[in-house]
Amino acid sequence: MAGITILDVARAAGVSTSTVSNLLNGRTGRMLPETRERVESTIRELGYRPNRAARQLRTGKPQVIGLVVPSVGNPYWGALARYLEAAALTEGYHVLLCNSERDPARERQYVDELVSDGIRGIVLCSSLPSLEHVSGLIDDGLRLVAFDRTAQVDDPVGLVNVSVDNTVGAELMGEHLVSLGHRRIAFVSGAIRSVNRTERFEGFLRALERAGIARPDVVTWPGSSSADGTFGDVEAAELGRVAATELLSGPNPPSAIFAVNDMTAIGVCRAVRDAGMEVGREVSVAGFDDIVLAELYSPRLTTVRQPMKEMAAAAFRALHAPEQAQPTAQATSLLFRPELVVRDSTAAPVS
Amino acid sequence: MAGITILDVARAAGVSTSTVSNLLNGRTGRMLPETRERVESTIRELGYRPNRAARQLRTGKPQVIGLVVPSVGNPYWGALARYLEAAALTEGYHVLLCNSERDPARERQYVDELVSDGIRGIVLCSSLPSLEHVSGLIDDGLRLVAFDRTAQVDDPVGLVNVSVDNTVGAELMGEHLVSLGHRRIAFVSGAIRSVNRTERFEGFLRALERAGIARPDVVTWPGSSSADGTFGDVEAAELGRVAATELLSGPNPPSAIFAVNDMTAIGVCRAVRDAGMEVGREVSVAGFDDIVLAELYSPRLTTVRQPMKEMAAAAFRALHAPEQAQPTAQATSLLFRPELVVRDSTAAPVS
DNA sequence: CGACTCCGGTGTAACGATGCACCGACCATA
DNA sequence: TATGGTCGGTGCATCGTTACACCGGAGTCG
Repeated sequence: MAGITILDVARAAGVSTSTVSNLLNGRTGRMLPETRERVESTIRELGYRPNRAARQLRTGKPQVIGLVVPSVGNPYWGALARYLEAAALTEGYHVLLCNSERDPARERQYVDELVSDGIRGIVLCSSLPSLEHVSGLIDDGLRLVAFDRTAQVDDPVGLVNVSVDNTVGAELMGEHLVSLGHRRIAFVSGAIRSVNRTERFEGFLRALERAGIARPDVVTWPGSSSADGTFGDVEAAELGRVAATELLSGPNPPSAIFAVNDMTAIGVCRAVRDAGMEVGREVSVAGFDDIVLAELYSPRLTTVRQPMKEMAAAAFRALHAPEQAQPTAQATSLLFRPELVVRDSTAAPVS
Repeated sequence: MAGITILDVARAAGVSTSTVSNLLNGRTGRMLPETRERVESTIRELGYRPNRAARQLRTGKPQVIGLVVPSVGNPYWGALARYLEAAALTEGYHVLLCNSERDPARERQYVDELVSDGIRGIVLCSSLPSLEHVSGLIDDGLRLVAFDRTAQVDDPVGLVNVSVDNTVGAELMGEHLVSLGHRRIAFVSGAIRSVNRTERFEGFLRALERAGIARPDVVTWPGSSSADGTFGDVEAAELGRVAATELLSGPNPPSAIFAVNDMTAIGVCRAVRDAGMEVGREVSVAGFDDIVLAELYSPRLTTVRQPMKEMAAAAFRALHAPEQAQPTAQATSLLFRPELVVRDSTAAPVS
């Protein structure tokens, strides 16, 4: 089965394997149009499909890209995986899935493994702040896209970052809450170690400053980095719950809470309800990411949408684009415009 | 980079490539222990990793399994993908991800493509009731696991089905609702076309019959099979919402609603709330699957858990297990025991 | 007319790993 | 001393594709 080789095609079409190969690889200028058509129809009739292994062995470049995510069990990464695979498919590429479980060692091992399997393009969703350890691989020709991460000064040359503009997104949300009339707004996050958390926090602060509001409550939580077999999602939600409980029982509780992501926001919602209040009335809650859950949750969550489909497509393009003459000396950053999605979890404060 | 070949190892260790290859493939009995150790340490020192493409070209068997799911954007499939990848990793296998988007044509195309790429093991999460179209491939040696599906009479020989015991799970839930005191219980589902929906419905009915309760309300919905770019999840939730709205506004509304899966249950919850009632008080709502959302939702959803991790591991084992002498003439079915998870969305009916 | 240049191809040596078919040395047996 | 059997390896053809090197014939130019 599936045993039709390029030789079978060549024989059936009365040409050499070289000609078939040339056609397959777009070097079509070297043959008569009629020859070309004859070969093409032979390929179709025989149902020939090139053998990827042989092709890779020869060229060293498999038609596969790697995707390293913390866990596809998390709907955010699941969505990325889905759209990235769709984008890859349009060019005949496949996606190899790797779950790092947020373990830096595993993450590194996956990348090494993929590289030594000959894979030349990887989308890496790293939990590591620094990507220095891959700069050697990039120098050796690996195409590396860091997803959900913006460029840093010490980024390896050649690295492409794909991310939503966290600062703008958080600003949008800050403005939204302010425009509803909120004046005491808290920001809830796990430890602000990662780049995008920092950016979200800063964007948020900027919006408040512009509105002449004093520095808001900020609750961050150390957050255990345990990978205990859960997706980490439940953990994020729990963090939101604990933080919000503390805030609401404090002396001067906020009328709105902006969580660093949707999972945390969901935890916040639970705390609000546990405190006997209604989300979207007594307390407004906002998230970030717009994962599927956000629309399904009750109340439907006001959040900031990341254009996942476009971001995934861009990530693939960056991997697949033809080699460019030395790219900008600095690492590239592809920033996408976030979109405010107002649903039911935010409203004007009760006066 | 990564340019170390088996020849480099052989030269450095002072043996032939055959000996290295023998060692690599477990034919260790053919050499002196000291030779073996020398080669092993050389491999380690040089950081040699066998080239998968070359190995596959020679053996025809890549160290890769294929996973075809409707969409990894759906947390249920995301969880499967995660655990399957973890299981595969333990044996050095990688997972190639394919999203069929519930399109039968795409599903078929993916399988054909994987097969002609030489892949010998596929986990298929088909939306098709019949799997006849793959029986030819199975006869040709493809290992095929159908996930979330129980054996059918016309299944191709050699097919392995992995699924939770839907009947038992639904029975468990039926008993739970009855034991709480519910007497009018509705079952909400999309069109009961698929096998597991039928089984869930039957298990549910059985529990009610045993309790001497008359045939409950059943609401099914045709359900558009559109793949409009959503994950289908939102659609499932919407279905639950519409169905529950109708039930609750009817003449003799149920005190409990059992939805065919968690997504639908979430839609039901929304309808209940929209009707001005509280889930877990006026109306009990139950789901099936225990996706991450179930625990995060508000109220936390009572549901039936599928032991995903074990099921994924079993699926991989079925693909990877050594060829057995002609397996049972009939297709195999691996049924897993579901577990009732009682949370906050179900309670005794208000009297 | 001889030297060039295109055109439309073809021949073939790799790519790296595998595993069957060998092979020489040594030992036991008859 | 001939025969045969292990042991501990090695030699090499092979998998399907690619792309560089080459080639014969026709046309062009001076």
